[in-house]
Amino acid sequence: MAQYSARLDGVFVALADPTRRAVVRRLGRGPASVGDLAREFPMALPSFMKHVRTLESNGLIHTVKSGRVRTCTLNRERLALVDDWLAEQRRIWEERTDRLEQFVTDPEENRQ
Amino acid sequence: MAQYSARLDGVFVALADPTRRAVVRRLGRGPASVGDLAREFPMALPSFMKHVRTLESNGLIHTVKSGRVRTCTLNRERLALVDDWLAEQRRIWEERTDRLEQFVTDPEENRQ
DNA sequence: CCAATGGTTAGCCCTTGCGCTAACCATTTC
DNA sequence: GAAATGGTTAGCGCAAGGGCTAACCATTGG
Repeated sequence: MAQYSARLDGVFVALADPTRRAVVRRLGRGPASVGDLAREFPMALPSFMKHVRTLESNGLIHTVKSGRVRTCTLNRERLALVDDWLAEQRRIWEERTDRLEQFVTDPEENRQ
Repeated sequence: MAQYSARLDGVFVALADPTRRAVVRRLGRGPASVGDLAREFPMALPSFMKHVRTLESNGLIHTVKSGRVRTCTLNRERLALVDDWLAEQRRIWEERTDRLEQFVTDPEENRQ
């Protein structure tokens, strides 16, 4: 559970940057090398690498180096944590809606 | 579109902090005053207020002050932007899966 | 009308985040 | 084996983020 929220936190932090979201988006189409990815962004390579590292350390992507090129792959499972969070959120407010409906239907049971 | 991504960015930034996510969660059960909300978190009120302001300026919540108490309400629509983003992400990689399947089924059409 | 309550403003501290350059490997390629 | 290519390391600058205290309204309750 502490595990869960630490991970969730990492995921949200990682996604809070537009560059990183764009990378995730791009990797949705399939794996790519750091260089190929970097070319699409207006920043120096070391700066871009930091984003890659952030994504990796938060589990959103996975990278492997073979020879001199590092290839990045999306990790869809991690992204699913966001789905889960949203689902829970929805669950919470649906419960609330239910209570409200109950109240309208049968106010006696809700006194006090 | 620029509007969209600016908003999306704000939403993710707002959700990148555990305190703020907890507030969103809490407000899912219904509106609450700043004071009531703050009581649940181990920080001074002014610090907490900043989070409230961040949530508000990014459109995730809506607040109204009546008398001396400010009441916060969740804005579910804004949260739906995350849903949309995830949906698009899914769309992208399903397209990819389709292409891969196509390739396996009928490699001739995919040469070069 | 005085005190308590609920927020707000101002300003400070410290850490983190994101960008940069310069220099440096380590593989390929010719 | 020298040059080009693809990443990596180190270190710096600056702005923003998240926390704090102190002091200050403004409403409300006795």
